[in-house]
Amino acid sequence: MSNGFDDIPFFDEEPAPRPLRGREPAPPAPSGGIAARAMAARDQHRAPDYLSGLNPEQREAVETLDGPVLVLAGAGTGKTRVLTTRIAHILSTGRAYPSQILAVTFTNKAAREMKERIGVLVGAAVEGMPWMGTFHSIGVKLLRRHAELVGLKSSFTILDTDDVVRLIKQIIQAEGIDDKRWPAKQFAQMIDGWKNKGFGPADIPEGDARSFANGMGRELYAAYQARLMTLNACDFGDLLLHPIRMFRAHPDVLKEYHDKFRYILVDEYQDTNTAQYMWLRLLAQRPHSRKNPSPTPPHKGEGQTSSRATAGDHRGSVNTGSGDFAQEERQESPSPLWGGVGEGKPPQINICCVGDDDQSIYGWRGAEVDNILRFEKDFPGAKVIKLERNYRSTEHILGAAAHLIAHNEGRLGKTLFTDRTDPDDDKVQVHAAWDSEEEARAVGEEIEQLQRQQHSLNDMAILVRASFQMREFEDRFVTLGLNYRVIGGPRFYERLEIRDALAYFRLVCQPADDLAFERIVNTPKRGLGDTTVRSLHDYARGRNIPMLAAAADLIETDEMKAKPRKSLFDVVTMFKRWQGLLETTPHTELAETILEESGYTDMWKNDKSAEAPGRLENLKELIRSMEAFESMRGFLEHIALVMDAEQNEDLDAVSIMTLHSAKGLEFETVFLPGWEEGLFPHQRALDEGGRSGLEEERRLAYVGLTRAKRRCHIWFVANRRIHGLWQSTLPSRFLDELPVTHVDVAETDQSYGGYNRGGYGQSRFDKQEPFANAYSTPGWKRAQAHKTDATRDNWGSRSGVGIERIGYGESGPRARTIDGELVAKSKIDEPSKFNVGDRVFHIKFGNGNIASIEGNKLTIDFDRAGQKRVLDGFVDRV
DNA sequence: ATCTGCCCGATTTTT
DNA sequence: TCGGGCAGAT
Repeated sequence: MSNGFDDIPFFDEEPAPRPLRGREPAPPAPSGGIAARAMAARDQHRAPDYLSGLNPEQREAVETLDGPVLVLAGAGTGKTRVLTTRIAHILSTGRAYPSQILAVTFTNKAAREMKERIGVLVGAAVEGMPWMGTFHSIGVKLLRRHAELVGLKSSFTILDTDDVVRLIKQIIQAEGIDDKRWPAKQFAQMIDGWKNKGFGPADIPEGDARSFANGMGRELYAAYQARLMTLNACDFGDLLLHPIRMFRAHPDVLKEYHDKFRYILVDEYQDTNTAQYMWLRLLAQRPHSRKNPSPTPPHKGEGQTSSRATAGDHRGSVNTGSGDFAQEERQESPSPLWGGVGEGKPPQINICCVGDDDQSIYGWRGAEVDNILRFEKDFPGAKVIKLERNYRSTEHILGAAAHLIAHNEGRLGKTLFTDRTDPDDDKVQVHAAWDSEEEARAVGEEIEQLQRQQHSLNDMAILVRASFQMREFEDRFVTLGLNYRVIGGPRFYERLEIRDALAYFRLVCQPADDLAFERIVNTPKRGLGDTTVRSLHDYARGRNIPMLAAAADLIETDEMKAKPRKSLFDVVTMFKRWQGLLETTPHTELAETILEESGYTDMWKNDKSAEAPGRLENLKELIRSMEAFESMRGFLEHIALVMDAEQNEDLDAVSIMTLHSAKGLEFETVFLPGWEEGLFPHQRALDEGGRSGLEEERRLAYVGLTRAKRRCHIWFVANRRIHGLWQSTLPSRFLDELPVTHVDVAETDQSYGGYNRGGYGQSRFDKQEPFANAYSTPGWKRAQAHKTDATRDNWGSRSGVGIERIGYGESGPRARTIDGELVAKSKIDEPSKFNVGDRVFHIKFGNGNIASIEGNKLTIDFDRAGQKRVLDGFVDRV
C-alpha cells in the first residue's frame, strides 16, 4: 500500500491505543454514557477555554458533533473560528485522533490559515492532522497511495493548465483537426467543465460531444485521457476523479477510509462542484448499516468487514461507465446511500459543512450552489445552524448588504445583524464620477484624505469587477506616489524562466514527463529544432515510450544527422547524470547544478534584454524557496498545487484586487468602483447566465459590501472606455437595490457627474424601498442644484439621442432599452455641430479650443486641463 | 531562428 | 484600443 512516497505510513498513523469514545458501544449522543454525562456536567460548570467567547449559535455549531451539520455562516460571523474550534473540540474530547479528521478547504491559503488557527488552540496536535488540506492536495495524497489502482504510478506528475493546453493541442493536431478552428484552449475548458461534473469520456452528454470538432469531442477527450496515462500524469480534475473512480471500483479501499475518517469538515461548501460533491459523498457514506438496517452506533462497526459499498456505487466508473451517473445520483435525493425509507435509523455521518449560499460566486467554474441548498435532503436529519451575528461591519454596511442580497431568489435566507451601533458610523457612500479617470482620481484623493487622518493604507482596498479596471488606479497611484499592491496578478510560477527551470526538475524526477521534455529540449538553443523533436515524438509515440527514452534510443542509431545527434546525446547524458545525483545530492544543490550544466543560467546571462537580470534573480529565488522542502519531489508536489508567491507584507499599501479574490478578506475601508450596467453586473454574466447569472453578480456585490468593516464607497461613472471605445453607461441596477436608510449619495467637491434618473429611478426589482428615494435627500438636492445646463443636457433626456444598449458587441435579445434616457452614445457618422477651433466651455475642464473632431468626440485643448477627449454634448460654445 | 505584421478577442480563477 | 499569438518572410 505504501509506496515510499509518503513518509507517514498509512497503518501506523494511529497513535498507541487509548480508549476512544467512538469505539465504545455507547450511544452517539452525549446524553448517554457515563463519560458523556460527566463531560456534560463538567461543561456546565467549567466549559473549556476555547468555548468561552463563542455566541450560542457558534457554540452549538462547535458542540453538535454527532450527525450531519450544516453551518450557514454569513460574512463576518466567525466561520473560521467555528471550524477551528470544532476541530479543537473533537480532539480535546477524545472523539478522534488528529489523523481521523478529514478537513477540506478550497484554497491553500484557507488550509494554511486553518492550520495556523488550530495550532493556536491545540498546539502540536495539529501536526498530526495529515488529512487537512485542499480537495486537490488530499486527492493527491490518496492517489499517491493507491495510484496503481487507477493505472498510474505513484510518481505521477501533475500538469498545470499550460501543459494541458499544449498537450491537447498536440492531440488535436495528431487527429488532423484544424487547431485554428477548434482551439485547444477552448477544448481544455470543456474538459475541465466535464471533469467538474464528474464526467469521464463515456459520460459526457451527446450534445457536448458533438459540439466540438464535428463530433470528435468524445474521442478527443478519450485520447487525452489515454495520453495522460502514458505520460503518467494527471490534470487537476483527475486529482478528484481518479479517487472517485478508485473508491467506486475498490470498496475495500473505501472502507478503510470510512473507518478512518470519523469527522469530516468542509469549508466553503457553497463552492463545491459536482465532482467534489461525489467525492465527499463517497467518503461520508456509511454503507455498513444498509446491510444491517438496525440502528447502529456510528463507530461500532469496526468489525463489520463484510460490508461493502452499495450496488448503486458501482455504476459507471468515471472513465469507463456509461450514462450520466452524476445526474442519476442527483435525482435520488434523499439517496438510499444515506439510509433510505423504511430502513430504520439512518447511519450516522459526522460531516460538518460550512458555507454561505449568499457568497457563492464561482458558478462559472463549476461550483453548484445547489449542493448547499440541498444539504438537508442529502443528509436527512441534518442540523442546520445559522450564524447571523456579524462581528465585522457597521449596521449601515450590513443593512445595505442585506437589502441588496434580499433581491435574490433561491437562497436559504439569512440576515446579518450586529448590535454595535454607532451614530458616528458613515452610511455607505455612493459617488458618481464623470469617467473612469475621474473615478480613480477621486478615490485617490479619498485615500490620501484618510491617510492624513492616520489611517493605514493596509486597511484600504479597491475591489473591482474586472481586472482591466485596475490599470487606471495603478496609473493614478503611481502619479500620486501612493503605495499599492495588486493581489492576484500574474504569478511567480507562471513566469517563463520559472516554468523552464521547473521543466528541468520535473524531467529529472519524472523521465516520462514528455511535456517537460519538449519544453526544454531546445532551451537553451541546442540546434534541436522542430524536425528533430517531431521525429523523436513520432518514434516515442510509435513505441509508446517517453521521449527522453526515445532520445536515448535514437542516439544509438544513424537515424539522425551528426549535429542534432551530438546535441541530443549531450541532453540524454546530462539527464542521466542528474537522475543519478537525485538521491545523493541535496536538492537545492542539484537544482543549481542542473541550471548551470544545462546552460540555462548562461542563456540569461548572455541575454542583454532588460528582463534578463530579473529572470536570473527569480531563478535564485526559486532555488531559495526550495530550501524549505525535503526533496526535489516534495518541492515539485508543492509547486504543482500551491502556486502562489508571498506578498510583501511589510509595505503599507492599498490593496487592489478583483471582487473574486477579495472573498474572505476584510478591510476598514473598501472602495467599490465601476458599478455600472454592463460592467457590474457584467454583460456576459447576464447574457450567458440569465437570471442565475444576475444573481451570482448580485452575490458578488454582496461579497464586496461585506468586506468593509467601517467605510464603504461605491462609485459609478458616466463614461467608460470599453475595448477602446467610449461608451456611456448606466448606473448599476444594484444601486437601486440599496436601502435608502443606509446609503448616502455623496457629494464630492470634485466636478462630479450628476445623474438624473428620470423614469429609470423606478427600480425594476425593488418593491419596498427604492433607492431612487435617495434622490430626494438633502444631499442629492444640493447636488442637483449645482448642476449646470451643460450637464443636464447630457445626463438628462432633453437632447434625447437615447441609448439603446450598453456593454459590448452586438445587441442581443437581452439588450435593454431605456426610452429617451441618457445620451452621448458615440456616433461617428453624424456631423458635429462644432467646428475645429471653436472656443468652448466644459463643466469640468473649463474653457478650451477644439483641436479636432471625430463624430461626436471632440479633442479639446483646454486652457488649464490640457488636451482631453470629450463628447460634444458636454461642452457649450462660449 | 528571429522579426514583422495581421488578426482576433476582450470577466471572474483555484487547483 | 491594444496586446498576444501565430504565420510568413528574411
